[in-house]
Amino acid sequence: MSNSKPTESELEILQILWEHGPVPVRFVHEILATQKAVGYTTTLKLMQIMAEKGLVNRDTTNRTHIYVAAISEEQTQQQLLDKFVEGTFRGSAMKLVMQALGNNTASKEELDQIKALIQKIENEE
Amino acid sequence: MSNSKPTESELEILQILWEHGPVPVRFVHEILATQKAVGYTTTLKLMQIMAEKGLVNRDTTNRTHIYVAAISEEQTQQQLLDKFVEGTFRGSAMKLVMQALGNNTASKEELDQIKALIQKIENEE
DNA sequence: TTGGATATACGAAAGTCTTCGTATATATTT
DNA sequence: AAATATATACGAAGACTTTCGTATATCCAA
Repeated sequence: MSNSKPTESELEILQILWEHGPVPVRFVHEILATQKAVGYTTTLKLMQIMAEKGLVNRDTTNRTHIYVAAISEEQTQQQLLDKFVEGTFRGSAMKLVMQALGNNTASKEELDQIKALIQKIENEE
Repeated sequence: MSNSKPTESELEILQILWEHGPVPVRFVHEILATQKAVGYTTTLKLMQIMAEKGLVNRDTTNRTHIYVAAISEEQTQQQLLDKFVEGTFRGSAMKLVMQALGNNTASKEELDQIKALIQKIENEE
């Protein structure tokens, strides 16, 4: 389990790796390039650094290296969420939830999901 | 309204300013120093930079300058929240809510609050 | 009134992140 | 086989953040 927190750019790359599984640098870069102007070697360098940090693994058997995320999306989200709640909402996850709920259009299905989750939490006590 | 996003260190200082209103650098520093090892001039410099950026305002009438946050806590939280949801949860605020709810001990009162909020949202449609 | 404590200003070093040019090796195409 | 395309490696510049030492001014107490 990696402990290092991904930077913003690294997170963008992780998102792509999480969604598309093991892929070459070129693949990641082409998606990234649709989101922002960036050179190929920039993407490459970032991914090399991520490999050093242990954020990704790579298969260097062939000339074209294949990269895959080394940390799970859920684990990373939870880790970043904890830090974010601490830093921005002074540790109050509920304050965050209230703000997120209040300022975003939630569909009926999503609200039902949340109600169900609350139900479940209440029953567990 | 300031547009620049506070860095992590700047956010720590803003937290203190939000909680304690207009205070001198020394005051901020002493709270900060309980949280991490940091020199006085470091805190001072940061707050000076924040003044330049427009994140804080200061009264320089007297020798001891008095600082106050120039951006509201709510506005900043919302701004950071939006960015965070986008970057970490690919724009799905509901996914974030679910994860925050699922992994933190919420009191009965807090859950009631959330239920009330959901109720309110449902009635508005 | 003089020495010590405390204030801001300033500059610059150190760390991190991001970016990309260039070198070199390997594959592919003509 | 030669020219072209494409891959990784490497180094380093530029931007931003964080840190603190030093200079200078002001206040306060003995």
